[in-house]
Amino acid sequence: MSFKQRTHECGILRAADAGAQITVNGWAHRVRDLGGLFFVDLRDRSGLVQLYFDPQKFGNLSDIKSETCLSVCGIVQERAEETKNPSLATGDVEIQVDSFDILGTSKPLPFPLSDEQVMANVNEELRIKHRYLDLRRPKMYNKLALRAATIRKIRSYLDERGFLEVETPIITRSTPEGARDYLVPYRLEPGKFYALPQSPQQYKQLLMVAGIERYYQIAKCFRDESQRSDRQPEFTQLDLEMSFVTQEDILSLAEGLTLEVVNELISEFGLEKDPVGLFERLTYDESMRLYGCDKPDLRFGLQLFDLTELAKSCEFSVFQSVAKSGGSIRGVRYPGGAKLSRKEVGQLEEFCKTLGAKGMASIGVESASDAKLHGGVSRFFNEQEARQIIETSAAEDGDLLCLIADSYMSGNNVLYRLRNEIGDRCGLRSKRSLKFCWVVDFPLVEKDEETGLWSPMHHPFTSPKIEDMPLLDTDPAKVHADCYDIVCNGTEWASGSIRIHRSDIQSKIFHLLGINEQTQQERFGHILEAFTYGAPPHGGIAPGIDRLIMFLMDDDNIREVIAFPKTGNGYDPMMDAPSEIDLQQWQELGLKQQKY
RNA sequence: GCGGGUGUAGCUCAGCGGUUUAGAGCGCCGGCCUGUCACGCCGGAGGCCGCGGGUUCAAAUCCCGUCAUCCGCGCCA
Repeated sequence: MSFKQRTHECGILRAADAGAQITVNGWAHRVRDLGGLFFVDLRDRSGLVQLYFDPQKFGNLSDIKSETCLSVCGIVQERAEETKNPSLATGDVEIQVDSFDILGTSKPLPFPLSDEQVMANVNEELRIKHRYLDLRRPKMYNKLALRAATIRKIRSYLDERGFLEVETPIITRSTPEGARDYLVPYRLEPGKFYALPQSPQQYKQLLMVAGIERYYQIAKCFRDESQRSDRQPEFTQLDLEMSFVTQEDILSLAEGLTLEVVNELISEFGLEKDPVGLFERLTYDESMRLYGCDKPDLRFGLQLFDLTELAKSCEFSVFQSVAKSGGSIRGVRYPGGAKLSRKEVGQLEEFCKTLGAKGMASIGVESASDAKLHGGVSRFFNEQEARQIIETSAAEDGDLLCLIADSYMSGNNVLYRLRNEIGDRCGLRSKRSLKFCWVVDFPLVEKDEETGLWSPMHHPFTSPKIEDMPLLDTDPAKVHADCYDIVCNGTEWASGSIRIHRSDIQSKIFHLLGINEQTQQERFGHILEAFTYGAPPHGGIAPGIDRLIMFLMDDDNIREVIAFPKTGNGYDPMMDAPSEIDLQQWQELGLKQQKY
């Protein structure tokens, strides 16, 4: 089928184009039939322009409906002053149509894609099922365009610095230590399976052994785990790795990349964001102490405070017993919270209890300078203690101090969410602001409560800090790692580490993690052997591409920034995947159908 | 695996202390309309009220189960 190709894009036409004989291609965004007048807003990816059809010339135009695909020839005309539309970029002109071809007719749509107000509430599964229509919306196109620009800028930044983009396999082997693997049956030997990579971790380390020195990849990763609004079974990371570097080299590269890419995107796309500044840097221990978590939202202060010492001798028996038995009494300040009603404070305590707190004690601050407290547990504290509490918490008049008594880690888990909740309530989590920070010096391992075994905080290839190596045998919990995260606005964005590049140390860590010699050889023999051939020191980091687009577009749902996402159960309603396979496929793969 | 929300017309929703014909807006179909741009006006079609079971004279409405979807927890080296 032949058709007239466009001479112009719809969205660029202006009064200066008046008189031009042009051809445009696109979709009928809206149709307005006034009887003696017939208007169509024609849309392509550049924008909208109004078409004017003279019905006397064309007769019946009822074949043109919403989303009919058209090729239109006509003349650009400046509109009469009173008919200009200032709310449309091309509103000073319209195309007087000479001829048109219908390139594709359209059935009535499953949802009104020209009505953004309704689209904001349309059943998401339906949008995913008809994603090829959903993506016609300028809003969705813009997300894909921003995503493409992001990746383009990342490539350019890294290419300029000598990085080599290398593709690593999508079908590879299962490494059951991490998340659940997606498995692919191997046809030639029934019973054997490939797995899809959870990350290109081992490949990129082997590329360092291979002398690539600077590698990156826009890498698809696959994890068969339960979903969240910010997690999909397949997602995209900027995966990068460098040889002959220290932690500082990686930090400065990743920070420089983020600053340049994000700030350029903010200005080029006109995003309503303040420019991103240099990253704050916190150690893991500091972050836990000040914010109760390893992913602090630094858009606001309200650092946690600690009353454990004071509590040991106070009259409030709950605090005293927790403090004396090794627990912590810590709290967060709620600015202006003293005016909350008893009921509202009760709701706040309920919130804490749903997070696992046994309770939440509160103190209203009437006057910080006079050490006047009121309400809650304030009656248990004498004036000297009151002064101490106010000083420690940096309380101001009208604050509510929210206190949690629990073990340090359990308390943290409540306090950091409570702090974020208070930040929300006080309007401190500004959408304009992107606060990136480094969290560094993570512990190497943590104890798995269920199995009692040591498990890696990051992954088993992470290098312990050299100065902590002696502690590996005596007190593994105290060993810190050359491991670092980038956090943005309270969400983990990137994670990386300096890797182990010596097979003796790698083997020692595997032993610590309870992986015996035989299993090491079976699962990791390739990497242990590779390290015996002159492996260079190396390290890297992997920021999430999807999440970066979420930050930039203010989406709190990862599906919104992915072209063809899956629903919460990993189902793709558009392709109807996963699907049954036919009998021949079962047989070829040597699989037996099992009914559970 | 667990907890909570939702499921009614193509879409967004109302109805849900039980009742006779289940509504609205948008969309769709038909008619009218020469400056609209969320065009307007008139008329019309369209519903296994997610699915299965139960209680009841009577169920969209109450109960049980189930499925899908959303949010969260566990999980996510």
